[in-house]
Amino acid sequence: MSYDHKSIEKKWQSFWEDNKTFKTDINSDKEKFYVLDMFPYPSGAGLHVGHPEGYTATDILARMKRMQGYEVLHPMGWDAFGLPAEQYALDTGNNPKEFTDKNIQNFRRQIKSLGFSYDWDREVNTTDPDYYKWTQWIFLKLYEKGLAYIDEVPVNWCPALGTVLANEEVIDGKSERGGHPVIRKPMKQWVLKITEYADRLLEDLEELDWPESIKEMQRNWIGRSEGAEITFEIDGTGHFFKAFTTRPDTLYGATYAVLSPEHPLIDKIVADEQKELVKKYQEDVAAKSDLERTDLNKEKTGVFTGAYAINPINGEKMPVWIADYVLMSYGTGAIMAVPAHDERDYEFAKKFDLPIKEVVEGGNVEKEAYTGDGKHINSGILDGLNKEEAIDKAIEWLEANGKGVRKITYRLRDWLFSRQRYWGEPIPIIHWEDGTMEPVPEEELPLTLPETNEIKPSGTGESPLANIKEWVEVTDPKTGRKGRRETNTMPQWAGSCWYYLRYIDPHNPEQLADPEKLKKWLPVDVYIGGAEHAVLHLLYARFWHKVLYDIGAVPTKEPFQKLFNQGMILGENNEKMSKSKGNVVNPDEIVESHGADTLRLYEMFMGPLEASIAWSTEGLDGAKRFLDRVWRLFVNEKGNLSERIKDQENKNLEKVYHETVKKVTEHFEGLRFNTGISQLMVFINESYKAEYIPKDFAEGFVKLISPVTPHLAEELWSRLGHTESISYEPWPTYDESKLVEDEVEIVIQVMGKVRAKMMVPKDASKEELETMALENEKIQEWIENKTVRKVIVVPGKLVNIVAN
RNA sequence: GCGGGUGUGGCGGAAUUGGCAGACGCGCUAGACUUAGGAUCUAGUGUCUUUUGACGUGGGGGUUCGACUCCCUCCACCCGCACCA
Repeated sequence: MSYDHKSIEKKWQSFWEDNKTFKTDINSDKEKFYVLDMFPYPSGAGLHVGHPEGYTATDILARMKRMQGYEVLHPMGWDAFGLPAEQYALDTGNNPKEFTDKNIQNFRRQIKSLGFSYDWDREVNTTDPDYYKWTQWIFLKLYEKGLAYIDEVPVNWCPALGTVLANEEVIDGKSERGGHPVIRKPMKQWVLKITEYADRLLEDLEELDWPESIKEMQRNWIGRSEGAEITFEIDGTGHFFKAFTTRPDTLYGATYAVLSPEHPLIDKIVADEQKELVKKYQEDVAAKSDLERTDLNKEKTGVFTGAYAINPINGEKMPVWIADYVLMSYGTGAIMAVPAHDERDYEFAKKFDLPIKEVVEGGNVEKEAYTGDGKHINSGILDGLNKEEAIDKAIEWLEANGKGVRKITYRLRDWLFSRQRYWGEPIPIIHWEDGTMEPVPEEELPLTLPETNEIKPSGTGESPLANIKEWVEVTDPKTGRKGRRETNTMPQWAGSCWYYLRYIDPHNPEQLADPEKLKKWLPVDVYIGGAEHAVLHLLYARFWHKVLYDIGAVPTKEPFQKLFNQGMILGENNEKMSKSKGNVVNPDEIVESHGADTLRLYEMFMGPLEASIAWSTEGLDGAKRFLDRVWRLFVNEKGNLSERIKDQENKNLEKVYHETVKKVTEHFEGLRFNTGISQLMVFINESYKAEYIPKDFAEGFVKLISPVTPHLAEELWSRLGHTESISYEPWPTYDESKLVEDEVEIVIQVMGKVRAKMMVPKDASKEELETMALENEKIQEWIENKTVRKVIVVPGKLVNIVAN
């Protein structure tokens, strides 16, 4: 007989909801534990089986920690701004809010059907004005600190649609919707100065308990490099440009210079006879997409400008070229080229027949660039030095002679923060007719999105908000001067940058959150989510957190102490689940057919949490079968508590029980749910072999499995005669002394191969073990006619006899 | 190309500081119960071999009494970045 998951799961979900079982007492005296999920974007497609994987993992921790006496904060909410709702609105003329709310309802229903122990009174929604009031407030703080500024940045402009498109809406240079041409057009954009925090974002990674791979990705993304910025004069013009290099030691080997095709200096220095060529090249490059400029472009291209730069250290003339292998967006958009010691410059020099001058010994510059260390030659004051010394000396010389400075450059760029969209947080800024701009006063926040059924492209590249005159046009009540509201909205990242703070104090009308509460509850103890957010979300959230730390709004330097990335659940064919491949598993159907507990158990048992593993219907059936097996052990055919459970000790189960408590506790703690669950299975297998099960052990087992399969556990707990929820029952403890038996089996090896086993007292000495092993009958056969050279004894484990 | 990671039965995966490789589950085989079984229970299940035994953790080499585990080298796959000066 199998248990009826449908009625049981429904029953306990109502019980938890009615009793507010999982309400967090934010002022509790208990020790806190904050376990957080990456909150979802509530898409129209509904929940995916990938969602419950991370959610189950955090739920297990939350439930176990509650039973271990912690006050647990385990919240859920919605990252609900975003492109799909805007597109839906453009298509149907409906307000995206309705669409979003409907999706949220569906997500909430699905999540609740899985039995997660969220405190639903703390639900946050990034599109709620009471929430985005504080997103806007944080923006104003960034603005006040000079960390938000306006810059001209090229965007994907689609003239036919009259709108700006996100990168993912552009396919092969055409708009995804309609296939219209898309061009790059510079527009005024808000940008956040994340680069100012680059060093701290880098350094503080050290103290975080995050996967090394994610830290490494963030380090690479920030891309700090040390070197020098060198000033070059253009011969005979009085113009200068600066070039960043990590190898100032190779300055004597710089034989030409390259400017990015977008470099502003080009027009001023280009020689008349080269003007046409240069212009043509610039136009060609501008027409190329980013992809063409990087991925597909293996062959180096470039054009000589006709101008010469002076190498400051030896006064030699270096031809100035322009080439698209130099990017305007990195460093200064200009380089000194040292073909002998840089692969890119080498390739370029070979192609255009530019001189290659060796200044570091150790390679063969006839064949390839040498980037390694070595003794400097042909380098005047640097001769004889190795790389590191030469770098220092070169910088000293540059600084002393006013030709350059020590400099650190980052790959990280400032964060483009504007979106030309309706469905996002309005940026609370007013542009006045006199050309000045001012923030919306704090007391006027939230600056709400105007309700409208007319979400249409503005046609100018501004967001659809530009169409709504009553909203956009403002008059200063004091002075009567007129102005326009900022029509750009914030990107989806904004709301997710700080939601973990709002959960701590979700209804506070006065503050983002009460500092006292933040002090108790930060940082997040465990944060689990997909690796797709390894860089952007996690870096942006860390940036905002640090800014908030600097203004005293939060008490910690970092938001997320421990981070874990769950893997992906693949389709049964081992491919990523997708509608087009038809391999998507819908959690609703599984909850219906197998139950939420089975789904939770299966997803945790599939393999390590971080691994990407294919879905298996047979594996799912196996999980259900195990739960049936548990049920039958506890409940008899008539539906009563089984006779096998007795109020009586059973020595035979003692060891396995204590072992199970230990292993399950440790493995769950370490997020190794698959191995924890396997131990629960071992216990059930042993219990089936036993004549009867002591009630203590039965209850302990139900507690141990309860974080994974809470509905089943609550039901068994009540059938064991309890009237309270199992959720706050004390977590089982184990007795170390019960783990070791008086007699242990040890292995006897001859030449490292297992030849016999024997039972010995657990505290047998080395000498005793050696004697016993040598006397063993089987061993005697093996060492017959051989000389025993050495005997290695590991007490409690093995004896290895070396004989030949 | 650079950086990070992973390679263990038919499959998903276990294995503490170097100490019985393959826990647990799936699948499969045989049997029991049954009108029936895709339910349940019992036994078996790395490969080769008649037994004894030999071999076996991507390939090759090394350190060690002993290596999935440590070192060298090669291969394959996955993820991230990708002309970052």
